[in-house]
Amino acid sequence: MNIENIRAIREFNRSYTKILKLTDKYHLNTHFTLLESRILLEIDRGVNSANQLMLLLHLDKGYLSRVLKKLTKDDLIQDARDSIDKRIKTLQLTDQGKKALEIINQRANQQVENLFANIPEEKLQSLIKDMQDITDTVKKYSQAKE
Amino acid sequence: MNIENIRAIREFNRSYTKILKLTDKYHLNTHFTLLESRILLEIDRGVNSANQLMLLLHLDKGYLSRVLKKLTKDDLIQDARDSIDKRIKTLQLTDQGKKALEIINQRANQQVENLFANIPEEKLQSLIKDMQDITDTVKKYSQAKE
DNA sequence: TAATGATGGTTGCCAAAGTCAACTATCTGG
DNA sequence: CCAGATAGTTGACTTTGGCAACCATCATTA
Repeated sequence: MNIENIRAIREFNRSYTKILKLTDKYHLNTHFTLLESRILLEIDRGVNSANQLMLLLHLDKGYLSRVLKKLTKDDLIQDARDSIDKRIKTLQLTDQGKKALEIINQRANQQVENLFANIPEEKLQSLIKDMQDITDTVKKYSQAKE
Repeated sequence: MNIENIRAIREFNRSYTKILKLTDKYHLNTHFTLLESRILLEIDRGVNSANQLMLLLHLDKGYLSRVLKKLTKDDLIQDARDSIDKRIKTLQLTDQGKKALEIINQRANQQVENLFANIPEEKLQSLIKDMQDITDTVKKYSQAKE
């Protein structure tokens, strides 16, 4: 692949990462880290055991165990033993965890608003179409295993 | 802004982040951390003082000072006092630093190749154009202070 | 059904990464 | 020259994350 193409893509990766502030420590001006946000989000989406989270987020299980312990202590999640397989801890958000996630989502929405809201409607639609095209095409052609 | 637009954009953010594997600790199979790689890259691009790096990468200056010290000890960068303002340390890559950066760049390029190389040339050109359009437009219209 | 091995999760121990505040040296504007 | 401001350093800490040993439970099979 032509070097200029690679350069352009890497430039996009860098700038878009910066735009989203993905490297900042606290996610979206909340007091949650990016990891904690992701965990709350994934539990809300139905991922409901530590082991699933481990695989999904590629985390060390010891570390994950501690992070979950902290979230439990902060009363954001609660766990119970799976009734069939007692090794498994099932996870769910507490009411407070749901509220926390709502805030995270609001902030994420706000971030998108701040970045995109001033763009003329027609242009915006075309950008969104481009975005879908990018991810669809990459997924379609990528050799990356997963 | 319409909720469906926000959803679509957030979906792009999430999936492109995943594509980049930013949630993984990617060292690109080198013995450098992501931060060290970024620092070498930025110095190579002309960022030539600790303070500039601090602002660009949003780092604590104490921490940055130590990372730079380590890179200096490893003979990847060297510093000198600015001749005009003696508070400022100017930074540059050593020959070894340049070699290290070359390896990092090769690996990063390879990562991009793995994701994009199979895409037909014409399609690829259009995606790259879209990428530029996305960042240019966001930068142009965004309210984000910086 | 007892033994064996696999699996989900916890813990202790450690190193690396990152934060914060106090400090030195230098510069800048009055 | 003095009073801030600025660039960078250092000490003392906390947090993040990795690794391996461990416990409890489950699944397989002789």
